[in-house]
Amino acid sequence: MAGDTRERILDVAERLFADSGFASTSLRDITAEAGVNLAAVNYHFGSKEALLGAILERRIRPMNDRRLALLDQVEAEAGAGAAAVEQIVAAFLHPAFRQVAAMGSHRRQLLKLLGQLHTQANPETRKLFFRQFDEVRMRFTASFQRALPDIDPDEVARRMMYIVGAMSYIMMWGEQSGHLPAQPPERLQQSLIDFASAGMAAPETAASGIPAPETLPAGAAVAAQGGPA
Amino acid sequence: MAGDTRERILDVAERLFADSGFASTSLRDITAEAGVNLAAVNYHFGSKEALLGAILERRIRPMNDRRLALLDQVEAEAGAGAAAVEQIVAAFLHPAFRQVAAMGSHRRQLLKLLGQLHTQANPETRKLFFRQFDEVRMRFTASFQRALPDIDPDEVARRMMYIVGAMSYIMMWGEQSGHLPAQPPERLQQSLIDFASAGMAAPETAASGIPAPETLPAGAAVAAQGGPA
DNA sequence: GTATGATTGAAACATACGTTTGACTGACAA
DNA sequence: TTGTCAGTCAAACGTATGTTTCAATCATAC
Repeated sequence: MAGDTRERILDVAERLFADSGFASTSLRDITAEAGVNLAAVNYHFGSKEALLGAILERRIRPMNDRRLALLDQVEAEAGAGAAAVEQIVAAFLHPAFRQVAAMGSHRRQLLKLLGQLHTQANPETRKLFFRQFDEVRMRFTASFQRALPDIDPDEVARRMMYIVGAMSYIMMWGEQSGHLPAQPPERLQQSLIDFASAGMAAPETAASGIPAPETLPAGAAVAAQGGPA
Repeated sequence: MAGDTRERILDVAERLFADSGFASTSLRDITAEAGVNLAAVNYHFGSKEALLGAILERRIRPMNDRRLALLDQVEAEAGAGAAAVEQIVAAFLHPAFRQVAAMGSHRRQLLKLLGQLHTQANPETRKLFFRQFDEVRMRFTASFQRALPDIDPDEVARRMMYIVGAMSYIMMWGEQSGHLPAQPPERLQQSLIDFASAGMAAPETAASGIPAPETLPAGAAVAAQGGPA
């Protein structure tokens, strides 16, 4: 039962943090469910915040390493030319789906935790892991820009973020929030690849074409400015 | 100074909840910054949880009402035929951008709060507001399905969620996390409309085309399965 | 067998939290 | 003037929190 306590804490804390949030989950919740002593967390990790760091390190680093490795492979196969947009998208999405699938019933937890990183956790923990993801994001953005020389590079960078957002959202809430039928992971992954690839390669528009607020029906215009609901 | 205290609490709480999370923000933080007495929150709202509910009600209900009104308008203009995908996308996105823009320097706060709703807040508060959003999502999904009769309706529903995810992410982190140049809101909105419309109308793929995990370079395969980082 | 170092255990610590209380204030009506 | 009532205030309540302490336990090496 050597590293057993440490691993049990990591597993339970990962699930509870993801389900209830970092601040709302107490060390007593974690240690009780893990069947370990309360002091074990501070003994093995130093603090609650450091426990969160260890959880993230365990899951996210391998996923991002894998993303970069796949991107290397895709670009190597493309040789001197630019890689296909779909291949780049797939290299980015596949490790995430693989990670989520590997976590079995845990599922969304990894990404729920990531989402919480933005608002919870102190700035140091936050910066630490976003620096790591920024490297991934920038390498993929550069690869997309090579594949799409006719699109404004800034626009490509924005679209990269749209893809990140779509992926995060579907993984967090795909099964739960929507009335969507459960899908095998490969099918969901292909669906997102289709969507993201088409969006990334979409032609740019300059004009607006957005319905002006003034053209709203009268009732809606009233409701839209914050009545007592 | 009648409703003044109540409004000041709402304004400050909205910002602090969004910045630091619901659980991490204490009523003492809020009341101190708002310059009101600690007991004022429980007097005016009943509880901390109810304060969160009031904040969400104030912002989200008008935005969703506006979305539905714009969709009505777009569908009315289309008459018997199906509305254009881009028009439906715009009807969904425009109220959100408008809301965010109207909040001036607050910006992302509304959507940060929404993101937190998923993990923070008790189930009642959560259900209350997701029921409301579900109506919006289902009406837009139905409209998209009419506009895209050749695409599997479930696939359209999934793509609707991708759009929600892309929108949420860019609004939360567009200026901050990315190295993107600051954009005027209309330009960012048009960018997202381009992306979302193309993704929504993308042709479906059945085959896989995803690089198999086994084809990874050796070093990456090792790193991918959770070494000590 | 015994010393050693890592781990676990029960209990306590100090603090921060959401909420409640009860006195007090000021405006307005009778 | 008196009574009423919504609103504010300082203070306290009970509880839950992360962390620390120090004795007990365990495996291992001598």
